[in-house]
Amino acid sequence: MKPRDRIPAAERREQILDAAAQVFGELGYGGATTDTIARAAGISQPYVVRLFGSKENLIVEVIERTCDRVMATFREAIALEDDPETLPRRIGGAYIGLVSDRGILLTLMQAFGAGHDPKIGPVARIGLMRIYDQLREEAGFSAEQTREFLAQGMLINTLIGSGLSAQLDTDARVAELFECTFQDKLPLVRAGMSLAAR
Amino acid sequence: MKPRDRIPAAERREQILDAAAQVFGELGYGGATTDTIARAAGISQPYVVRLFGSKENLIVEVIERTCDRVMATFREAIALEDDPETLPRRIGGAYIGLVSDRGILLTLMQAFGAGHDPKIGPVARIGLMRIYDQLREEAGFSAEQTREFLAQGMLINTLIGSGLSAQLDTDARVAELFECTFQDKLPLVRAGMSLAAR
DNA sequence: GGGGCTTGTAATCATACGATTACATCATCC
DNA sequence: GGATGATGTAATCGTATGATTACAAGCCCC
Repeated sequence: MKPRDRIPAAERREQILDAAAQVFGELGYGGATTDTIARAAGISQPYVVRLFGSKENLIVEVIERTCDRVMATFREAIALEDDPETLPRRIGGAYIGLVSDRGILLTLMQAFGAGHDPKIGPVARIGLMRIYDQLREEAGFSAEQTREFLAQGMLINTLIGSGLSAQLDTDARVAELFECTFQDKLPLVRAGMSLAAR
Repeated sequence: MKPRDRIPAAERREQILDAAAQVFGELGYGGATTDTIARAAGISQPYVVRLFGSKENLIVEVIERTCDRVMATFREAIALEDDPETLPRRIGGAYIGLVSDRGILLTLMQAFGAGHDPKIGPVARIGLMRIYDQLREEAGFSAEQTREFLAQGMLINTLIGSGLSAQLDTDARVAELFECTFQDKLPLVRAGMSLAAR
């Protein structure tokens, strides 16, 4: 037995939540195991279960935290912008910036795909509508602007989640789709891609 | 033992593929079990495994068939349309028409979210790009039109997959988002909703 | 310096699930 | 009419996995 450095539980929870976002994003709720998450966080499997009670509780917290982070990112972009004309592009760029943390977008995608689950579904729905509200009210988007924005976000999630970015340099159609979708933010995607290849 | 009516294997495979699309769509790859699929198809679990070799093979076939169906639907819409002006709306309407079979859209979503998987990922990517090609070439969409169309499709998948449609009549914000997204096709969503409530 | 709280692991359990095997039933051909 | 192949199930196996338990080791306060 080699007990790791002892760390306050609150901090350890944060580490686990970070690791879990990655793992849930990659493997989905069913595919991810508490042991995989534990290894990614550098601790033992039972400790993960003890700190969160259950795998289900864990992903609920992961989803809530993910939504919080997305909203915080948007809030920043809204705050430092005063021209309502360019605000959509600014917030969109902020969202694309989140690809650098693969876990965030992929976790969102998995969450929305688990709408059937009695525990996960409600959390995902509340998170999505909280983001919708923020765009409508804080950002001042119209309903149509918000729909357009969310649609673009879901496409981004799909492109990243499907792993197509790996074919960015070998498939011209993929390149076309990505250039059209990410435009000047495309370098961010490439950066996130090489980062994820570890 | 109560052997069901004996049915040719080819036909039984179709039944299983239909059932599997529903179950995989609802529960995801990890959450779905071969037994659940078997029960949905009205047969025993071992027979599912025998007819497809493995759960992994099964979902691969489900994804391929789902993409085929989407493309066939689009092809129909393209064929009976001669005005390139209204073609995007026509194809979009055709896609929304697919919500009546919940399994199709949800399976697509699960497939794209499993891009990491060494077996499922490639199939999902090929399917997505086949659809992209069809829109670009057969439908004659520009890259930008195609991006817009796919984004809208992914939003639709998300809205249906997250289960938000159940709150259509109780949450004004949800109603706003759905009206903006589906417009005159909204009744189709309601119909699909009540259909899924069984 | 020791009692008690916190942080952590090893060992183990119970179960769910995909897969395999062996067997049953029916149709068809000769 | 019985051999053969196709269609199907019951029983079972091996393993992965979430959870539980028991225990170890540091920290802190008095």
